[in-house]
Amino acid sequence: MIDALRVLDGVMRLADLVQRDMAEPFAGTSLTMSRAALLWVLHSTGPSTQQALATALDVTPRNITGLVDGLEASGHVARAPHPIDRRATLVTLTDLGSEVMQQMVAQREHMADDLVAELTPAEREALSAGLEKLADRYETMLAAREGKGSP
Amino acid sequence: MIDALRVLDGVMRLADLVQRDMAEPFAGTSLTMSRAALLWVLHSTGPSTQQALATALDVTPRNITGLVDGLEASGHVARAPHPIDRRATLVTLTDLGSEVMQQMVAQREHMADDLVAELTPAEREALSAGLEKLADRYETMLAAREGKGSP
DNA sequence: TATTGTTATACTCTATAACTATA
DNA sequence: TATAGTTATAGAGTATAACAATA
Repeated sequence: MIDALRVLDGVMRLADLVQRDMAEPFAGTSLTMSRAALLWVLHSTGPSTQQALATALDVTPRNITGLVDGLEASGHVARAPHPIDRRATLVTLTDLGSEVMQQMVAQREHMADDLVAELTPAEREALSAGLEKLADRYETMLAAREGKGSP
Repeated sequence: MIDALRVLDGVMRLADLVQRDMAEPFAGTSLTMSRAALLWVLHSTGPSTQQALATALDVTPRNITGLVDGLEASGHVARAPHPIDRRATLVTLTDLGSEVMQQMVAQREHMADDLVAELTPAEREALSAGLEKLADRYETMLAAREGKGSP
């Protein structure tokens, strides 16, 4: 099944490129990939408790404390008291944080256009569908493994 | 260009899955992703100097020192004197290291088969070709950015 | 003089465990 | 009693800079 390995190689190579692509833009900035991921969640879902962030990013609450500390120091987010639960804190994007996120969204769109610039509409359609199928299958496999590995 | 974003989303999602897929199997082991990546280079290219490893993995020589220290302690690799250059050390896979790599290769093949199990040969072909095109394009974009960003 | 690997130092991400304040 | 966040502690990955041995 040489076919299969060729597909997997393509996926791996692409995954590697994506990773390097996402790490680079922040070089020199105070933004790291983990912190940018947190900003992305805030941008997508709005002000969130640290618990919610921990769940969304699949890390421990302690880890969120550190990330929010960093982002607060750099002025990208602010901590506010939760309106009804005095144990919790609401993390919100500051103006700077919102600006940065808008830039990231724009850059992402630009990147997406660039990426498929040389593909015909039919090719894009086929690729989109194929990627989706592959990701669905992959997700199923990972879920099955988790259920088996650590029940 | 909603098309473009759909393709990029598929790529991102897949990249994320790959990352989680690669991180999980080592949980509980002394093998981490970075160390496994080093083993992979050794398996692919044979005994290497630490300089060569640093270049292959795109990290600093200092970083390699740490990774090799860990892998030496866990018995996966061994340091040997370089036959002609007495400054350098040759890092080689031990028997244990080779065994682990053979398991990883087998597991990877199995995974690849699973991943494309529900695709027709034509779909596989289309997907392989599309992924390759996308990765090539991506690589070109990253190279262009590097040339412009930090000359 | 240039290269190979190491020690020294520092920062980020990550985790577990114990603790405080609130529900 | 359970939950939200923090302090304490620890390990891995990563980087820069200075240094020793060798080329």
